[in-house]
Amino acid sequence: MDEVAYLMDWDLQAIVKGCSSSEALIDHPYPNHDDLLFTTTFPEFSETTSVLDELAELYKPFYPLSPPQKTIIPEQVIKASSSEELEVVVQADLQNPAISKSKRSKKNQNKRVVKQVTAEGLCDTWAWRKYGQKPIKGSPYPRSYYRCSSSKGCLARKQVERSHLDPAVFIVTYTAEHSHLHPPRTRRNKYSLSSETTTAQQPADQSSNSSPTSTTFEDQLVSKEKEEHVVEPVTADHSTGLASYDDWIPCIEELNGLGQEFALDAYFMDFDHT
DNA sequence: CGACTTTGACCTGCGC
DNA sequence: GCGCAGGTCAAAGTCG
Repeated sequence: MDEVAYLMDWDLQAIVKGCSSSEALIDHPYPNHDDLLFTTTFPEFSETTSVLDELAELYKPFYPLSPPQKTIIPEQVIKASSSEELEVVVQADLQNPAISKSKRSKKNQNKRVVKQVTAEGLCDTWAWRKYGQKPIKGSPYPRSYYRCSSSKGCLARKQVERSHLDPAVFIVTYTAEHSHLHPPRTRRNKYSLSSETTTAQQPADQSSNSSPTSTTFEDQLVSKEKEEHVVEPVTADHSTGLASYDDWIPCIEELNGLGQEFALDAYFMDFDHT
């Protein structure tokens, strides 16, 4: 079971890595940018209703009583800025007496932002360092844990988990906020794009047989990444520490410099390693 | 050599 | 109190 999940260890990391330095769609844990880029690019990801359900399941503990019944909770904001990306801001429910202690998850003391994104949505310009990975019960995909490596004191964390309902969708949970402005990219980050984009996530059940996405998903990602390479820079809000246009320029240059071939080569190299 | 990933072990909270 | 599951630590290995 879990062994199967580990068979695709590489996939989550790969995607997150691949994007962390350039495709800053999510540059800040609490952005409000439009995500039109991918609605046009990946119309197939319009089926987020099932994922919505999944998110609802994931965050049942945060609901006061029962599953979402169209009731807006003050501490909770659900944004569906597009058909592909969903953002759920979960504030600590510490002041809400309706929620018993047992209803609170262990570590929801901090504000959490849950985003549901496609592979591209995993990209952001913060420097993330992976510090753990765990198989999650009930999900064939492991969850990866990242912390901000841009600043030593930064408490920002990020969890990346693939939706088991829609393998093309990733559930990214941001915890805490960055204690610094937009990070200077590290050496590793600078080059990570190619390596990140080199690997694609596969469903855990790939090991034995044909899951719906096992054979084609990497191809999809590769093609997506090709598209990413021509994606236009996203303007950002300096006041919130989001990526600035200037930040984008070198990213694109790197993209051009590294080229798609490299990404593809590395992709297949990684694939061979597995 | 520094930054990063990997991964088993450990810690902690929760349910029974 | 015990066991499970999620989250984190840290040593070892990798990469540029």
